[in-house]
Amino acid sequence: MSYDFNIIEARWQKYWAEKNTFKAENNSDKPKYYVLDMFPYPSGAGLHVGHPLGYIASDIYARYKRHKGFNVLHPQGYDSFGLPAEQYAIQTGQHPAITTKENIARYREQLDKIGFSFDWSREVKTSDPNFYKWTQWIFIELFNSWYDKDADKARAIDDLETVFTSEGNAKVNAVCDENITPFTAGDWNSFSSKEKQEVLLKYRLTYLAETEVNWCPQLGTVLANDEIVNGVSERGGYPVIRKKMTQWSMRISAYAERLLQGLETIDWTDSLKESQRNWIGKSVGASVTFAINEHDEIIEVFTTRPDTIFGATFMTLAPEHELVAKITTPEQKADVEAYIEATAKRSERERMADVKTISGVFTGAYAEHPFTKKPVPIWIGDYVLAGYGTGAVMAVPCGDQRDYDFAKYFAAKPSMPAITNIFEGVDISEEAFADKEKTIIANSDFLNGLNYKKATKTAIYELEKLGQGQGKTNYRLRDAVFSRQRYWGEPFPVYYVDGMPQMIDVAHLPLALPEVEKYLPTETGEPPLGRADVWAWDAQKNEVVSNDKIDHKTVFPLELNTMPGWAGSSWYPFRYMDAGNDAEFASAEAMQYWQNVDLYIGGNEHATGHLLYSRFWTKFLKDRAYLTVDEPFKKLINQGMILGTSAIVYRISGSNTYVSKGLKDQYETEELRVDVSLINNSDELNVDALRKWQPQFNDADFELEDGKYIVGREVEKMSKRWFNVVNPDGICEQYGADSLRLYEMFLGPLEQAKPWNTAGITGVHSFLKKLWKLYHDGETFGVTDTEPTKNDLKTLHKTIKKVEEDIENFSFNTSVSTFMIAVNELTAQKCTSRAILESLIVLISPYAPHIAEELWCKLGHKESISTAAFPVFEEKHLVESTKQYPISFNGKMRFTMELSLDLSKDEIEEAVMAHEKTQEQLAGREPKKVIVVPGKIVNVVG
RNA sequence: GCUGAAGUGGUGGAAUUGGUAGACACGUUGGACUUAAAAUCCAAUGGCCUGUAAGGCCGUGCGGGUUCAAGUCCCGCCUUCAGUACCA
Repeated sequence: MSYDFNIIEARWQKYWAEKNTFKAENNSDKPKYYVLDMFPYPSGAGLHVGHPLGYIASDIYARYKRHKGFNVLHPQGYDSFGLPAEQYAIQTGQHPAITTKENIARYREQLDKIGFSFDWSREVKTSDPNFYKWTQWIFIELFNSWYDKDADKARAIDDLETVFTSEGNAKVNAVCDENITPFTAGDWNSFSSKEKQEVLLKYRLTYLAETEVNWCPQLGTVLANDEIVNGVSERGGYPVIRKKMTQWSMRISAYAERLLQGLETIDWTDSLKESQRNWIGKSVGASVTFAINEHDEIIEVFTTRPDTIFGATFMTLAPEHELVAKITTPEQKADVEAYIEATAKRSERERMADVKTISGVFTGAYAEHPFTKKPVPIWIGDYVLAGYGTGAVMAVPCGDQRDYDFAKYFAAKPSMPAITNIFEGVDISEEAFADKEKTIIANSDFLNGLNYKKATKTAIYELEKLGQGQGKTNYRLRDAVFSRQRYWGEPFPVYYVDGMPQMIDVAHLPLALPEVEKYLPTETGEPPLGRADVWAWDAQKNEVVSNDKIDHKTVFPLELNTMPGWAGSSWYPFRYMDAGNDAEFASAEAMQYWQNVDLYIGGNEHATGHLLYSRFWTKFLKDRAYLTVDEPFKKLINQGMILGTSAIVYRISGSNTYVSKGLKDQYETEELRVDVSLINNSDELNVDALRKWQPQFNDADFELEDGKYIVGREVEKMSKRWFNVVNPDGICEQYGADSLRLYEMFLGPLEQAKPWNTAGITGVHSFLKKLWKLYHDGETFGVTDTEPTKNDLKTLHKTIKKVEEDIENFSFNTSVSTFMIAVNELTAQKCTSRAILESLIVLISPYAPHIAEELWCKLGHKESISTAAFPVFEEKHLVESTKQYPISFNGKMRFTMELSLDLSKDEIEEAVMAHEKTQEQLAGREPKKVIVVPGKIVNVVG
């Protein structure tokens, strides 16, 4: 009876689906365990072999935890809003919902073939109105909240209104807009409704603001910072420019400190935590204000080095700084304007690429040093960024290399003072001295002789006395822009009365996407929803009505933007806990039971996007008492990317002749990538197949070496455009899903990037065949009730121990080897014992579930193997009466001695010395001592 | 520049965390079975030295060090990959 994996796999996949084998219950006597994959975006290209890597790993873990007696939640769904479906809609006119539905069907079919133990009854799709209803609901909750710094949490906006009504905003300590004007209770009560709304909007956790955004003209939308790579859009690689627009923003900055602190409580890799720390970018220092001579204005700067304030010889403002125009003197006006114009012309990208060139110009104005009262010239320079801190710095050339370079560059100008050295015993003739730890301040009045720490404290104290500064912590993390000028996203549950945003009552959600004729922006530049005929809100009937009914009395215009891709993915883990719930995003009981995700597996491209935003929303929902957990993902593992191995042919320039790799250096050639399926395992190209593959190769000539055409290989990201995509379906057909699962794990450590190479799959495939043979005696099932031998038990328990350790450490690659060794040993030992083989197949079942179910069934079990308990490791089967001890002299001579295990340290020493060979080896030497490490190693020092 | 990860045979990768480096697999070579191929099975496979065997020497990016003992620990370099960047 041969191993017919196609029949076996189809049988058990059908069985699991029909019996709902992996359906998780929301209550159980068993302990809970929640294993989650980052849900995929269902793209038109389908799955390639890289996608399932993480899913296989999490599936192994989920199946293992079930064997270990846990109630496991292991769901899957789709992040189904997004750009590709919309772009496809723009090109073809097909509604993105249809595209998405087709893609999801294809994904599901591919996923099912790999035999995952997903609980599909909990499937979610972010583009499903029953799902995005709750995304809209969370948006409304954010709108109805403000951040109370005193309580250090988000609170209901109603609380804030109550405070305003009774005492104004003087005592309110909130995270809000910078430019809030103080008002009393009396002021508040006399405000018009619109004025009140305007004030409240500045406090809300999601707010409308005129913000400078990253606008991508080609994509016709704004992008978040993490959607831009090297100054161009992550998707498509189009240029991005800065533009002012009124947009919804999320006040994630309110959570900066908690997002930072929370990292200490979760089990993520150091590199990922570090990325988030950098992104949040906390820096502790002081804010200092400088008075400007002959002006009423003041300049506020942020510095991490208030201790160096006596070294501040000039100030630099960003060219975009609002004071530049006001303070520039008439003599300098022409220079300054020319400079600003020149910097504005340079794109963000050019500015980033070119950090070496120093440029700047003097404004003609002077500020007053807070302590020395000396005039400090004010310059502008593009090394100061408008977007960070206050867009102005006090320049301390002796302590900061950029200030130093700037000062040196302009040293010849009379308006650039000489560099003052405020460090004791330090030479600054070549470069600035930035080492805080070694700093002793000099030349600085009351700070002389102090170290960095003390000087900082003293400087802040003195600044506070003057009313010109205070300690301040600055974060790089900016509020997140939440509007997209797109069709295929969640509509905002927002309509506008007199220009002020109003939330649609929760009872009338979801606000579903309207139909549009085209998916492009309107001729007037409005987002695609501007094309919808039925897109107005009747506030009396609480329903969507036709645009021509807008009367601004009872029918109002609806928001035209949609939410960004990260909206739905920021909270979906909680929806799985109670996916069908119509009344709440998930019931309190379900969330109380499942808490948060115990293990989250996905790619590391979401380090600063999805993983930060979902932590933010989780913390917010906890503040408002909808959740009891503070972090969504307790443990996180980033699986490495599986790379493609592209195949390259070499065309002689200007001809249709292709030369084999070994001959290419004799010609001037161009590289062309061809489909990897045309290449065999020894890099040889199937020339006939290539001719058929694309018309351009129909009548091509090929120059061979040794009768073969050898292609060049290049390891790069798997992508349709490189023709290097390998998809799992073919593998499943040829070798089976169990082979695919084992092989993906066998490729190497989970977290490491690695190229796909189908060649090695025969190894794991023949392992499965051997496994099958182990349970069969020729044509019959060969398991017997014979007693296991000592060796059989040893093999089994060795395997249990190793596999258990491997799974707990996520070293799935090494346990595949362990299985191979076990099967080889048991085959050699001619093991047919039921006791052994039954345990073995449970060990293997998380990795290769189909063959495991089949053999389990043949062993006479009626229930799925997933209900079987994981075999218990027993040390006694590994214990031997003797042990081999390697013995070395000065690390040179080596031999092994077999000694009884129960010998004491002294007895071992004696045995070693008495040993004939030892005497031989030691001949002519006087051993000083024998080192015995009990149970481990014996060393003799001669 | 900074941060993080890594560097082991022809290849992917093991190595109980300081204890016989190269498990397991691919590939290669030889053999068995076949008319043949595929499949399967067996054997060899880090390099070098000695006619063979026995044996020896060298070997974990490079150079030092600690230790009876280093792929593993310490110091100094080199290289690769990933993230990030004028953050005051």
